[in-house]
Amino acid sequence: MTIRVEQSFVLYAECSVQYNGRAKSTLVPGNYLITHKNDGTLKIDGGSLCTSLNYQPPGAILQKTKNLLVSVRKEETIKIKLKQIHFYKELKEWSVHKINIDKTEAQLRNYIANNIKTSSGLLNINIKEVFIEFKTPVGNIDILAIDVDNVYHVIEVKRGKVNLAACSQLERYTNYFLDIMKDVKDYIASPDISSNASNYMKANHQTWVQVLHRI
Amino acid sequence: MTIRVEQSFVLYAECSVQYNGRAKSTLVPGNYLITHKNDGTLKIDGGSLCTSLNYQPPGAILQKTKNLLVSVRKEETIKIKLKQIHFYKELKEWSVHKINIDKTEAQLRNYIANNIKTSSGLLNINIKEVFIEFKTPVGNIDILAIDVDNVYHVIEVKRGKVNLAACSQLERYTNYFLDIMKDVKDYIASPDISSNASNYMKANHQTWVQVLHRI
DNA sequence: AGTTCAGTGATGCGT
DNA sequence: ACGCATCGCTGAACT
Repeated sequence: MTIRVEQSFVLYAECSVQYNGRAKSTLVPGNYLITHKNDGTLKIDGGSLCTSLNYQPPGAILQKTKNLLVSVRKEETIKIKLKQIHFYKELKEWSVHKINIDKTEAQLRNYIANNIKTSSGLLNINIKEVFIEFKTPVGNIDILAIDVDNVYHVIEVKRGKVNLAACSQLERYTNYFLDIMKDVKDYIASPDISSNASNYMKANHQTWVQVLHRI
Repeated sequence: MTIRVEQSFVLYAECSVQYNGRAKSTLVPGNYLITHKNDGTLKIDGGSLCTSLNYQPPGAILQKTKNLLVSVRKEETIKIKLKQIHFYKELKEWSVHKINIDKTEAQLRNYIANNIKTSSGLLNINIKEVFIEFKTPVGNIDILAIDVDNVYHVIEVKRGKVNLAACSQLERYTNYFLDIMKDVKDYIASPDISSNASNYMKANHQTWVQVLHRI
């Protein structure tokens, strides 16, 4: 007899878990915390680390058969074999509010873009046009500033420490403009940068500009 | 009076949350699930979505003062103002087993590297030397295979679908070898590729090779 | 549906 | 401790 489980709950139980889908995993028997939300989300947590051992995102369907919990979503399946239930609690009127986040990359990017034409701006160059999230076939450019001499200033913004991947991302954008015969100068604006990335930028004539999140 | 809280527990409560650290966030009052692990991990979950609204990784210190829970780790602080506790349950003997994952990138990479010298291998070229995780100043190369004519075959392996970032990563490696005057051919091996990435690879003389995870 | 990118990414492994 | 790359990343925004 199989029952569809829709309600939200937490369950602390001795169990073992098998997952199969994009990857494949097994979890040896033990005591784990199982959380289910009524959007289909399922999480299995061990007693350490922040991330769940197994999980199923929203949209999964949970069914119970005897001592077996099975969650299915597209090609991915989680099977939980329950050995002993330590406790079960249904969660009613669980709030679905979102959090409000500050100090995002978008905020930093907008701040830079809004001040770039001023003399105290990032470039201190006579800019005639500014684009945010400028679309190209090789990705969207955070800030594109065109100066009075038609030089294209390509600016990649990062909220944290810059790594090699960010430098390559910037290079992909500048190569695109070079291919279509534009004069380009390329920048990364961030609070910090790794030493490898710093070396790479110098060797490739990229400019790093330090910017801090305003309070 | 402030008490250090070390035990693992789940707590369902009406509360509000403030976070301050690398970023900054607020969560309006509501019913949320609070999970604490004895390694310091703290998670605050809303009634939808897989990822927790707020969290603190292992190493955080949790303290309770009246109706206030405060978790601190380095420069990051979470403050939970408790309005009403719906239930509290301590979790004893919580297992800390790890899961065993299959179909990882490392497995795929090793499989390719081990078979690359055979006639049925990825390249079907006379290879004399194979390096795994070959170190360069611009990152580690998944597989470097050198053939009898001293051509450097640079292979980037991805477990899932290839995107533009992977192409740029590969480009960074090949440019490094070009700079030190080597003959280079560059490949990405993966089960799938995005259309944008496919176009990019063709335009930049990179070769995509489809490989599937063995069962 | 497909693709890209941010993220308090987290986590693990190397130096 | 820092740097780097992977992840079943998740989630969001846009095409």
